[in-house]
Amino acid sequence: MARKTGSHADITGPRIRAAAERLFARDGYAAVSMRQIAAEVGVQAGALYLYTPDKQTLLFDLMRAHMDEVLAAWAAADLGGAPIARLEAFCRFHVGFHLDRPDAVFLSYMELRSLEPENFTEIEVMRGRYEGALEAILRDGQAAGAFATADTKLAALAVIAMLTGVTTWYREGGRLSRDEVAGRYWEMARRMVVGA
Amino acid sequence: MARKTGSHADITGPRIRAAAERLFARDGYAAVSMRQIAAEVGVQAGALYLYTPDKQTLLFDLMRAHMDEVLAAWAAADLGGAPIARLEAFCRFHVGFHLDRPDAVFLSYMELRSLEPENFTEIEVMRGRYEGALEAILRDGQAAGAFATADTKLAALAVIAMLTGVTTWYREGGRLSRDEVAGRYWEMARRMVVGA
DNA sequence: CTTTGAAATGAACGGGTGTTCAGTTAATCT
DNA sequence: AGATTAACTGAACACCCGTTCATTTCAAAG
Repeated sequence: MARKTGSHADITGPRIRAAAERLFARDGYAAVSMRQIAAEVGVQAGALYLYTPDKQTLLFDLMRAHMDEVLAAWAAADLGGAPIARLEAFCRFHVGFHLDRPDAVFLSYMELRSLEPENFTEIEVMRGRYEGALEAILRDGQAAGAFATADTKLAALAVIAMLTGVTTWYREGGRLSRDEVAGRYWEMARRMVVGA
Repeated sequence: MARKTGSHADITGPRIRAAAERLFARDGYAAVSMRQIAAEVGVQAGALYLYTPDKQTLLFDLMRAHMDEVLAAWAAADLGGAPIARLEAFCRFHVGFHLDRPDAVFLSYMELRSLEPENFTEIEVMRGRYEGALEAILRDGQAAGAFATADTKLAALAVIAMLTGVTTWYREGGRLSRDEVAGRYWEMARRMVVGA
């Protein structure tokens, strides 16, 4: 049977993406079948192919959409100003954004290896742009004498790794609010780059 | 045919584990088939079952062996002394150990979700012991007035996440030697917990 | 030289995989 | 009321999965 009540095309598409994101994040791309995704949405597996050409593209589109969103959101959140203020904004943005979209974030750095080479390269470029945004802040601060990082590139990687780690343990309703968590991470990042 | 020259039992076992570790780390547990592992070793898939009861146990044994090794190696490397000295030792140990065993490390924190609940719990306990070792150092240093971490538990997680991040970018023959990398990470960790 | 048994083969098992497509249903348009 | 067509079904395709097992091979023991 089909078209039970009303047109479903603009509902089913997002539902497929949402189900795929959830399942890919939880069990991994290779461990999730198209039939599982379809079952989650309440359709047969064949129906998925009205919305995506294949499984690989479904994954890639999710990751690209996430990276687009990260880059656009940071561009909007970056108000400029002194390097120290921009760094604080970056840290709070990164932690907050990651806590809001745990599945998309987890997916986008766990499933890089599941991307075919061409798709992998495209996502890596976007990821590089995001890391580059932090690196530029650190470079500016270093030039202005506000920071004391021995190795700017390494510091950028270290700060991002530290901040991203929040996704591995944070659970809603824990002892710390989202803002408290972001604040404490910012404090640690500040110490790292400002120096003693 | 079998037993072409000499006895192979004590050779094939380790070779299977090595191949599985490499392939699981590169492509993920779910994406690697028993036939691929067997092909890498140069045997038929059925032969693997002389060395492991099933695929899940093969993964679990690799992860448990790795965690055993980490815990034993740190126990041997921890010479005690002042908290600041122990923290330096921990940072240098962690980075060095991770650079030496990229596959095992990558596997042990990427494939946690591929473990069946019982196996997962066991690995998590071991991981908790390792994180606890760092946390204890931070607690001691805090009590002695040497550190200034607003949140010891959080600081331990942040330091480990930062240090572990080294595996995502370090490649042999890069611009920094292993000791230089370890030194710079230690410097960043020191700033994080000692305070400005 | 025969016997033994560890080590490995290769075929088979039931079941799951991504993907395709002719056919069916029902909301909308004329 | 009838034609159209978007949305979906359900069966089929060829292939791969983890695992089992009777059988074969051959170094070593008696």
